[in-house]
Amino acid sequence: MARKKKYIEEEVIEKAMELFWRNGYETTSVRMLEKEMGINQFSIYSSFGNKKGVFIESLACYRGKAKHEIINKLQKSTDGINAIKQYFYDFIKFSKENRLNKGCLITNTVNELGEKADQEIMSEIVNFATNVRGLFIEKLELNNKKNTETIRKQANYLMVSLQGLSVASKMFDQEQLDDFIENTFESL
Amino acid sequence: MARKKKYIEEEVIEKAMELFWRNGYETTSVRMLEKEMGINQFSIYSSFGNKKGVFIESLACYRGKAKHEIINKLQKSTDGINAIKQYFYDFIKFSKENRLNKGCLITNTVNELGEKADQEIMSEIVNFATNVRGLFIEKLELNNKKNTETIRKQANYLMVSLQGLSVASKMFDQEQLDDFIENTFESL
DNA sequence: ACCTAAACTAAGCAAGTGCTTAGTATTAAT
DNA sequence: ATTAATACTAAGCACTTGCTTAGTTTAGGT
Repeated sequence: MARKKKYIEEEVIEKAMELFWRNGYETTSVRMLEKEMGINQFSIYSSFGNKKGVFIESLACYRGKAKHEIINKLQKSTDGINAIKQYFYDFIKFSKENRLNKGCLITNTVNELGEKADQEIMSEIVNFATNVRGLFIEKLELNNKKNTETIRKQANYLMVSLQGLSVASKMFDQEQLDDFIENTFESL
Repeated sequence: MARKKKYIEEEVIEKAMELFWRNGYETTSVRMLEKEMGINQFSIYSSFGNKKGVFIESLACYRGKAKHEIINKLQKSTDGINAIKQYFYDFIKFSKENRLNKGCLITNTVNELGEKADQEIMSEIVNFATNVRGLFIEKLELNNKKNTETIRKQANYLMVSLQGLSVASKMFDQEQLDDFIENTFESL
């Protein structure tokens, strides 16, 4: 009865996500999204409601991409703390695009919107962070008989460290990042 | 011969800085600056040239404020690594405004503008970072006979950690931040 | 072939962006 | 009191913002 869409929502969202990842939320305009996604504003609004809708889908897309490219590997590994360390190195590669580090989209968003972030956005962020922290805890439990309290603290430590790595990767060179990662895991 | 200014540039810049600190660069409009600084756009442009000019002066103002409120204390301290640890705790207080953590203006800027930041802005950032790293090195040298290479690595480690703290302070609670700081200094 | 529901195009909306400028007020030296 | 240099006010510039809408095209069920 009705005409078919000329685009696949998952495909155009991936392109939107890349744009948000490079530019941030506020600095990315709907006109830029139009060009990058290759569809008209009408299509954007009819598929995703508004700019925030596009962003929320982009966050979900980022979660999927991160899961596929680096998180699944962490999940599968039985190498304990070393698996987490490897995840840190994997993250740097993951966030790099032609020698430009884009950081982590989630961290970028926290830093840009902070506590004034909309509730739906916030829930995506918390969702993502909880997932990663859970895996860190899982891997920390593999190594030795640390008590739950120590593991909890170390997981918090690693979460903050990862955010530092995200920001720092935008300015620091590889050597400095290596220094950071090596030192981070020295005490664990 | 000529009329006097009704405002003091240092005073209005401090207000601009607070706004940029809360909102970021791009999201802060000249109209918002007008209101916050309490002067007309004409005055803003005649005193600082353009929006970027206001921002650069704001960065300098931030540097001064940070120096006065937390960096000088670090500089004076002879407590080695503990002085740096105290600096981390001081930073959290420094960045807090009515229970809202604004992070570090420098880190916020790096995260927002990344490598595409204008050269003058970049130079303020590098200037600031170099200063802090220098102090970290100074304090690390106090403690024990570490070789230069180790100290350099540890300074890099601390610089990235501090950026993590800046971002994380926007979302994490005090307990998690404490876990992070305590763990950070455990290996040093 | 006709109809209808949805997808498209492109123009347009009010409001906001960084910045400028014409006109007026204030200062201090003459 | 006149002059000239600067500071101020407020209106306005062209452009961009997120979003809408009128008009057209495309699809499948009848």
